Amino acid sequence: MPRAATPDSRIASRKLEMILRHSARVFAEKGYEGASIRDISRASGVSLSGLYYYVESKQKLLYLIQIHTFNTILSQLCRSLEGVSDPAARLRILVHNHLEYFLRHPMEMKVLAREDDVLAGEYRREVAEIKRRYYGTALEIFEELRRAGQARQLNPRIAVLSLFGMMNWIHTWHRPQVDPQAETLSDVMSQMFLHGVMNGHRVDSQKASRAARGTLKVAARATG
Amino acid sequence: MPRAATPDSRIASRKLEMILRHSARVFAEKGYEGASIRDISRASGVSLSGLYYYVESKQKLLYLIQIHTFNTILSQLCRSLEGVSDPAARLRILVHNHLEYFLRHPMEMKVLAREDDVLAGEYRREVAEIKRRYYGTALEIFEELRRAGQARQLNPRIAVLSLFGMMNWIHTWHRPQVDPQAETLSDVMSQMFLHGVMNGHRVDSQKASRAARGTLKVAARATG
DNA sequence: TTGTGGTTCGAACGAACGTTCGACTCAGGA
DNA sequence: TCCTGAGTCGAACGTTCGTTCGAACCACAA
Repeated sequence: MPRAATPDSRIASRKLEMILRHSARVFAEKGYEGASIRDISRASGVSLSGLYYYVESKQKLLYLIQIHTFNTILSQLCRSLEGVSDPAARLRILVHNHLEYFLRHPMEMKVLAREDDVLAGEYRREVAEIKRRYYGTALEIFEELRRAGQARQLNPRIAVLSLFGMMNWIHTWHRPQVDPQAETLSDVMSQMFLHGVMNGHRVDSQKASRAARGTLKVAARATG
Repeated sequence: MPRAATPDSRIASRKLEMILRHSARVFAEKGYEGASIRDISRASGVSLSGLYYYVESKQKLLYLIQIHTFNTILSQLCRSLEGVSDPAARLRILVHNHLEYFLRHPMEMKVLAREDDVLAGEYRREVAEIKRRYYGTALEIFEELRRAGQARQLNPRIAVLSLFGMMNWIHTWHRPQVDPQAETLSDVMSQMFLHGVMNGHRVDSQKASRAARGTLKVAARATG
């Protein structure tokens, strides 16, 4: 057996990575329940029983995809937020980070958005935990916005979950050939949200935009 | 055979309605592919083969649920919009109508939101068609908003689909015991959207809110 | 009483499901 | 040369899937 891909260890095997990529595509196309292990076998070119050498069950396949995707997004976000204190800029970074990953890995994101309550037991708990951390980060940024006087006195839970709704719904309609890319999309959604939650106050769009983009460039340089 | 429930005829049989209700619940709980006809049989108390007396296939079950739900929402919306000309008020009506139905029929809405690309062939085409009409209505309202100078010059497609994202994502997080009801929720989301898309202009919230609520009351009286 | 037609269901169909098992290959160390 | 163990797979396991079929049931007209 290759080293097991436990949540806190890197995915060791190149072949496992390849299997996960193909699995994500198949899950995205047919849904978790609609996809069969045989579909994944066909798509990845690995035999039916060969798959079980790398992953112990269909559920674990989904779990690995979800955990790996969330971990990547969350750690990228934390890196991009470092050193940025302006709340509006931090929000823009969150939105940009989310949509950037979203559009670069549409299959994984579709699986994340749709297969929300398929997992059971320990798998479910672990994915829920990291998702909760991601949500918590967004909630903090909203609270900062409010303390800075750039947000109305409205239910933070609703505001933040509405923002996630805007972003996560994209997988149902975005066509790369027709619709704007992550840059434009995150600009529009950030502005909609910031204007949407502000109270008469004028959000300094340009300043926040400049700050966010500057930091994103730094982050991009840092990660290659 | 009972009268077939073709798209333009009312659902004739009480028992068919009952089967559709239970089916929606089972589909919502386990997903379309994850749910078996046997699950629906157990939930509805109708024998396995008994179900096929009323509905010719599992796909048609999903189709009937989706068509019926969309038809209801869309016709309710058209009725509520009659006689209201203020764009902001019309938008509030759309949001309120959507969320009101959403929270009153959480199972059906979850099925609508999740099982978007399961259907095939003619079923798929018909559901896509009515969905397109619903989307078109929202798009028109947004264009009215813009002509009235209450919306910035931004991509209407993105704006409207973001609004649907906010609304449709609710099924993943709303807990009736904890979260606000349709009234509050639609107020918050309407305001977020209106402030989000407006351009410096101040949306006359009170006026629009009053207008929308007044019309909704009239519509409520009309439908009982 | 004998049909008749709408309604119901137990039992089965073949296909597909997730998973397992044992055999095979093959590079590398003894 | 033989042995070992990671990697691979064909063939099968038992179960569940969507769907069908024919027999029953029942209220009512003839």
